[in-house]
Amino acid sequence: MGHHCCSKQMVKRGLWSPEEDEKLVKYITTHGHSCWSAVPKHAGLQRCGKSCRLRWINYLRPDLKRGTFSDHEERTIIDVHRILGNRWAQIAKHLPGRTDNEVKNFWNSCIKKKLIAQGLDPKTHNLLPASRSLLHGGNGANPSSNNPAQFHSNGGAAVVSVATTPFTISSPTKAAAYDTVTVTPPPEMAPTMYDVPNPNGMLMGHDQAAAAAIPGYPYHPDNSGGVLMSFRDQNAGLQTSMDFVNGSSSSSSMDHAAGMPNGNGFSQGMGAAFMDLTAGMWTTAAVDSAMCAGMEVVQPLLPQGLLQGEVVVGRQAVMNGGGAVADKGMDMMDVSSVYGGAGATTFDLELMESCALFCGSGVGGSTGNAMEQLQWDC
DNA sequence: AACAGGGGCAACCGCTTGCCG
DNA sequence: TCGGCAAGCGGTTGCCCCTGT
Repeated sequence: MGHHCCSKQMVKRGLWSPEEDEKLVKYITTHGHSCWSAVPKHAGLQRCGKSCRLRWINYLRPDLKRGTFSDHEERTIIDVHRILGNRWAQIAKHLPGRTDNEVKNFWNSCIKKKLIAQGLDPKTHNLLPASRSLLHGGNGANPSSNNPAQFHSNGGAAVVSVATTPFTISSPTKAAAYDTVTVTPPPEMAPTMYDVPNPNGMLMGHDQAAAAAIPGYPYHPDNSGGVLMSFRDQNAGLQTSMDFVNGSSSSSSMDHAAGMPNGNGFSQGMGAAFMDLTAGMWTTAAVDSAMCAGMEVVQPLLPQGLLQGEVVVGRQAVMNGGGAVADKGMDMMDVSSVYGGAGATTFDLELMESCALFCGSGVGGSTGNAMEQLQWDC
């Protein structure tokens, strides 16, 4: 059955011959492809326009990289897939020279198997039931010890790491309603640990004096006791800090992502959403759910005293302060591996912005499903 | 050397989306 | 507003090649 665009034509199917490739390349480079349905006719090919388009996009385009995927590309795919799911075209946009088809094939033939071998569900990036039972088989006192959930993509090999990531954004791709766990923060989660220098490139601060003492920390003089959060993009050598009290951000890679409504990259709406969200996360104060519609924050206490916050965008607007993370089938994005550090990927701030923008829209009274919007906007 | 099985990848199929008259 | 068309996109198929027996 041919395509509707060429159903009346006798078209060839199957693999392309070098002669056909040559004809197509010659025509496209000379005339372009303003109308694919007209291309085969003008190029002298017995193919349908759709087939020509596919051949050009997936194989003949001069800007294609081809060849095996690098470790860096693999990490990028895993990171972005964790957020977007099987949206291959979107993922491919983060990999210059790669096509969605190529990414999809690489995922299905390689990455998926690696994740499964590591005990992770390739769809959700969560632990597979078998691994989960192993993980939770003990007393569960130390959530990060030998825990595959702390997997950081690193050259395609699983790294069971000590949790150095202070901040994780989680996105339940197609999660149904899930429970939330509200636990009173333990006394040890005092402001003394609010300043978290992260060797992986991310820093969150609360106490400005301590934050200012950290070399290179983007101390904000107006950040009076508020939460200041810094992203370092070591690939681009850029840095962005966000002052959640003032709902602003400063400098760097935020600015050169397209479509941002203000010069600082983050919109005011987003800043407000994050401000309250983060304030709730750090202070465990009650937060008006309408401010962060569909967002949930949980924060496990990491062994070395770091505080890991998880922003979970889900159906219900619940702010949780403290306690262990309950695995409810959520996808998790390790921001540190995204925004900097040895495992940094090209997955840039644009993704987070687009996610965060929605959070801002929630502030404005959006009634849409937060998670859906998060995903779709990405 | 021959064969079977599996993996990888190019191409196809069909649904969705966007544009235009 | 609606319908037609083209392009975009993700899932699936099928061929080719490699490897193990």
